[in-house]
Amino acid sequence: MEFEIDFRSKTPSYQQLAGKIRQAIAAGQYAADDKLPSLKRFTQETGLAQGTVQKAIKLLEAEGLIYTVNGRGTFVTGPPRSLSA
Amino acid sequence: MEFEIDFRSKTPSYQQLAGKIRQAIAAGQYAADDKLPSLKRFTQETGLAQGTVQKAIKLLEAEGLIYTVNGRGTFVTGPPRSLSA
DNA sequence: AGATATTTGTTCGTATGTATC
DNA sequence: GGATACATACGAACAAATATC
Repeated sequence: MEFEIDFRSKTPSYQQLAGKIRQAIAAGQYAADDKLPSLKRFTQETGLAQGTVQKAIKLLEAEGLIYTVNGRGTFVTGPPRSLSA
Repeated sequence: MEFEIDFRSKTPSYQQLAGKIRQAIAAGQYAADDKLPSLKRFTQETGLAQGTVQKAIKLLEAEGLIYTVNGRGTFVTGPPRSLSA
């Protein structure tokens, strides 16, 4: 029930999901460079369509919280590395 | 033919469209706070689905180049106002 | 090398909701 | 109320990149 969506809420599903993922990361459930569940697993656990899950992911990616790699998965952004040099 | 899409290109349609719009703005075809064509008009002129057009729009919005208002339309972002004070 | 599976990326068509005109 | 315009969401299909066998 980790990422459950309230379909009767007026808050859009993708925002709800983004919030839950944000919380999970903030709670230390996923560390830097840890892999998040796949889109498919999110669709299964939430009942949302892939496009909707992806929208949540892209939102967090825009925030710089996570990053995605085609063919590999979605990962938590690590703390800023010391700038080159 | 203003915003024509090359469907044989390897560049995704939404990126192509975003590029064309970016150019049109850079070319001074739309001034600050000018209204861009509606999603519907873009779908008609390009042959793309609404979701794809919207993806292009959201990309430019993320860049800060344009902004959208539900029920009104999409507009060109003006030059930065002097910071409050 | 090749086949297969997994995972994210792109795109369509459609429907409905919300806001504005 | 009606028309217009952007927002959310579904289901489906296929492409592209990666991983595994």
